[in-house]
Amino acid sequence: MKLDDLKVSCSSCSLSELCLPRGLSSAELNELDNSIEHKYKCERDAHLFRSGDPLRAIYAVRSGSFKATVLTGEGAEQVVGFYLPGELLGLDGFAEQQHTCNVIALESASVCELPYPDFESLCGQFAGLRKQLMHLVGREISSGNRMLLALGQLNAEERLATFLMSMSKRFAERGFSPTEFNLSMPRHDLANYLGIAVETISRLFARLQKNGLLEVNRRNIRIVDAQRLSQLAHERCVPVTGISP
Amino acid sequence: MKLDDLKVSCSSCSLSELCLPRGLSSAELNELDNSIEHKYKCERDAHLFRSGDPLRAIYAVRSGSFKATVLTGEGAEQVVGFYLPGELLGLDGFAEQQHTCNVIALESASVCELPYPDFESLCGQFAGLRKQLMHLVGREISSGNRMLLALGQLNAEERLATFLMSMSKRFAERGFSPTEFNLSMPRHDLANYLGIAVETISRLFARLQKNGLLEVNRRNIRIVDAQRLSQLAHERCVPVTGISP
DNA sequence: GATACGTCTTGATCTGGATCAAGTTGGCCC
DNA sequence: GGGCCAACTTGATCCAGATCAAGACGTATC
Repeated sequence: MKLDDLKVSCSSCSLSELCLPRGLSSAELNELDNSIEHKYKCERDAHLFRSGDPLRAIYAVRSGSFKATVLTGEGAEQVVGFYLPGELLGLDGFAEQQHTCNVIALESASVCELPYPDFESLCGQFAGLRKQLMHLVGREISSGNRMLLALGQLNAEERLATFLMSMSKRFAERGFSPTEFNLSMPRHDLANYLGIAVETISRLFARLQKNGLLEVNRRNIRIVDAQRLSQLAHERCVPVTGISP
Repeated sequence: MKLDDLKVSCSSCSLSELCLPRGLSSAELNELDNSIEHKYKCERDAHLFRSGDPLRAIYAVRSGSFKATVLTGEGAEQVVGFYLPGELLGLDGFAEQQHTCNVIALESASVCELPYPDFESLCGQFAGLRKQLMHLVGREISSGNRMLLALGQLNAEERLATFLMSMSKRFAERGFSPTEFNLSMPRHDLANYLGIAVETISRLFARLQKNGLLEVNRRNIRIVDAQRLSQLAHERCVPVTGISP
């Protein structure tokens, strides 16, 4: 992870409608801009922070993508979320002022950094910021619950369909095609996240392709029959947005 | 659910060190007390709120216990958390100003109600309250992640051991015995929460008892060998606190 | 104290997906 | 181009825990 002393600006950021600045007045936005001083760049596999690190700042993904993981006592890894541009990282650290998960770049990525003390004082001053924070925090909690639902109630195929529909929606929100996209994570991380073996993921992709729901080429996914895919995912009630730190 | 017009007071509440009032100045505490107007009582199986209900208030468990559930499109239920006195309910509603899970009393229970508008304005005024809120929110997120870890990485026996150690800790924090307690949820809910069949739960209890780790009599649990139980649970890194709405 | 119903336990069988074991494929370096 | 390695796929086998099927226990009702 290396420091880029680039000045970043929320006011002119294309992600502002997804991120912390949403709904802020221009006065609030200016203050926020003053506090966000740096942009960090992470290479693939670099840690943004680790479980146990003190909570120094919260981060917003600016480009690229990240995974969040938790480790068992034996060192086995569980992926607990994937993060796309505009999503917030570090909220887990609010509990004890230190992080409880590891956040790792899946590809070259960059984040905006908002030092925690600044963040705390801005929250005291601006109701709009508090509101948007609460919105994002609530999403984090709700999305964790949807993931528990998926792991507890859905079979392997339904989980994968749910995941793909959720990615589709998130890409669409960011202005990308909802029907064709590249996954930034290897099968290994995807399988781990969904609680499924890598081999099973591979077989499921093959089956969904054979049945005409998808076209899969390595990490490139094209959704051919969104209708049937969303049926598989039990849409309308169980969209896993995949947020979660 | 019926309304008791009982005046409640955080200042004199024995749970204040676990709950929202923790760390507040006496001025802050007074303001908080002014806003918490009612105590709701819930009978067993009554809903405190349902998924889709507007976020009217947040709640603190005062007595008894609750489960939080999420439903699939088909109406299958997933239990996503159990709540004991001093724990906060309703945080999931921050995302869209409406609840995303159902909260149901497991036994006769009561909650303190803090209307959301009051809550929002108090957060603007008092840094101490914001801090404690963030603490509780962070716990919710972290505990959700620990649950994902348990579901993804642990086998049935390890999950049950993890759950029991976590309950033991939570009872201890509330001044009850960490080695003997009564579970307030039926096997059905416990099994669902842990992603295990009821029959398997029953067999696991029998096995843990045979091996001298536990004594189990229906919902009464006595931990006989906490050492070995915590080994099973891979303690030190994976304590599921079980919070989560 | 008999009847009944919900909750829990125990036993027998079955299966979705894990695991084990080879292959492919693609990208990268020299 | 060829060699190498990581990422992925495909096939064969296995097993933890689900499911199916009775029973046992507890509590409530009359």
